[in-house]
Amino acid sequence: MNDASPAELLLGEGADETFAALADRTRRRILVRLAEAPDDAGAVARELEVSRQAVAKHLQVLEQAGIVHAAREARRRVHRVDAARIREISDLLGVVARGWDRRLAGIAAEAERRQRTGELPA
Amino acid sequence: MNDASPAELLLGEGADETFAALADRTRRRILVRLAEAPDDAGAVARELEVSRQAVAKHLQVLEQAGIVHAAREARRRVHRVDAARIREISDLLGVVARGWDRRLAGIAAEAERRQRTGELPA
DNA sequence: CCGTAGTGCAACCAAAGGGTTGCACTACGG
DNA sequence: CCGTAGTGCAACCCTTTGGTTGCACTACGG
Repeated sequence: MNDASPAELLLGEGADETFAALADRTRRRILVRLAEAPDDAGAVARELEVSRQAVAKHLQVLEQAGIVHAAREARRRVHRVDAARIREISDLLGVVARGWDRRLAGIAAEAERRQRTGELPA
Repeated sequence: MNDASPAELLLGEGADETFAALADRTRRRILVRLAEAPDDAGAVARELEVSRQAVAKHLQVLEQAGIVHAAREARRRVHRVDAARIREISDLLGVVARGWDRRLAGIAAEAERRQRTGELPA
């Protein structure tokens, strides 16, 4: 599905938002909590013992990165994790790793060739 | 290989270092550059147009997270990307996504059951 | 044996970011 | 129709951190 280069994947448009969103521990705690059950900011805040506003900010970041989505229900905003998005990120890194595996394999082969021929590295 | 729960994987010991390391754009640029060819801090710095010290700091972070490794060669410290580690992170997120997929499937099934029976959600 | 190209450490700066409190607004539900 | 439980801003604080400059140290290589 995704045949872009590692460089593009890691440096491309949304990469910053994505990785930054995952970088914060509290944000990941919120993620875990929402995975157990979708809920509104206040409820999450009470359970994690952080202020409602802090949670709201984090949810904004996660939403911006497409990792959670919110839907109004009466006067609440209910947030749910987008598991597909998580899988997407996983795949992205998979591509990166595979790309580098190939490159490293090439380098190893080259080194081995030099070993045999006695040629000196650059 | 890895059957830990999503929560453990995202909140466990090394998670902070790992995700934080990947969160910075300059750090990812360094990663891409090192994937092209292992090199010392100075060389990378010149190419990316950042100070050598800045690169050194970033390399320290990446090393701490186990994403790059350094080896002395003469008076240089040559850094190389650990592709296996990247793959590990990818797998980790894969487990998280799968775990949540299962859970979400369960929730969906439950919702659908309630639809059929006309039962009200909690 | 000296210049040079690498390293490591430290101080410092400015921006970003995670957290808080406070307040005004909205809409159910008794 | 009022209390209450949710929301959305905004201001503010403090710590983190990405970046810089500066300097002392080390070890090749002509």
